[in-house]
Amino acid sequence: MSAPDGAAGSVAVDDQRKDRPDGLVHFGPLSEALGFLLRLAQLKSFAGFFRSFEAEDIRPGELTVLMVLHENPGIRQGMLAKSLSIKRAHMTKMVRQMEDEGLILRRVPEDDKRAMELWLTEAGEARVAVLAPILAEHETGAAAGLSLTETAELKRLLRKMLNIRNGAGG
Amino acid sequence: MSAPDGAAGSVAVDDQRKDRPDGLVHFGPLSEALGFLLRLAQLKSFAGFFRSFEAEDIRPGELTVLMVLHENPGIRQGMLAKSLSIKRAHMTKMVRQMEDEGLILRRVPEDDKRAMELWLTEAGEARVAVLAPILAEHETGAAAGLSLTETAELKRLLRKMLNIRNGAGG
DNA sequence: AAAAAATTGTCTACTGGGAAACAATAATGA
DNA sequence: TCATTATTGTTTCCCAGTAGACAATTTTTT
Repeated sequence: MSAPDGAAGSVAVDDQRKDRPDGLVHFGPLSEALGFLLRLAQLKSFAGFFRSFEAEDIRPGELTVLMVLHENPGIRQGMLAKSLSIKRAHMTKMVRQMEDEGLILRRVPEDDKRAMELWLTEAGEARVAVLAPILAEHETGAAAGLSLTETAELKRLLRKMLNIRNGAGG
Repeated sequence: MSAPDGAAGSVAVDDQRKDRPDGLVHFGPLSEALGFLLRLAQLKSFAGFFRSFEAEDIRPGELTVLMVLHENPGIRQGMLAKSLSIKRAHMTKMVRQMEDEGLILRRVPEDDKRAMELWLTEAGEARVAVLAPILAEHETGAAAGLSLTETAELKRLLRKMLNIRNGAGG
């Protein structure tokens, strides 16, 4: 457990390099680190996302905003940001661009002139109508490397961890 | 299941706003979307990371590089990048900065003059010796909202999904 | 041997996203 | 009422991370 000196280190190293013939990397304690695993899993999952939505030119963030607005019309911009863990500064950019694209409508509520209520336009709803089935199809399958049961369990644990109810009607 | 028209939508909307008294947002189908759940979980997990490592001024990416170099001395820069799903261009910046900080050593191997082998310096090993116990301590607990058993199961599923062996020696 | 193709790290742009300061408004307290 | 404090969205500036082109090498093919 002492800090290795150069000589002893290099010996062990050579042995280990022989054990690493091709692409095999030892993660050590990282393989127990939840954040590390979540980050890699997210990247892998996003790769699958882009595969499924290849034809639609959409990003994960935009899809989530569209879906949440569909489910919560008139939601305040700040609450939308908070619920998606997107910073308000960034949310401003996103929703403004989507407003320019004609997907959402922003309105200052009368009871609070600081705030901004968000609504889907008809074009936005139409976009959701196109995207939602693709998402549903994308999510029916199992995650790569897992069985369907395991995938469901994984999602359940993540929801519990995030305190999210399963609102996907059967 | 048909696309909602404007009028019917706005009625439902008003009802729904009453049902959303404070901070409660309906995620709908998103609550079944693995990528969405993974992203939120990762953000939550990283928040915990920064809490645990508050005193150490380190980022998740730097920690992973240090740990992987500790476990795989002499690994090629490109393989390190690939194993961590970090793009080579970005990995160049990271390792160069860490080289400047005296944490790692980069060397062109004789059998391939394009490549770059990475090693921890003694300072780098010392840094690992400080960080590893903090990481271990950080990972002993359960994820917020989950039991210890559930946390273990979550990690197991993520590792399986990522095809990673558990290399954390008990 | 020579040529073509693939790999490796690096560079230069560019984008997504965050921190911090700000103005406008609302809520709170004296 | 008036002053103070908190909230909401926005702006500006910055940094992590990516895409794509590139030079240097290695590997493969002819």
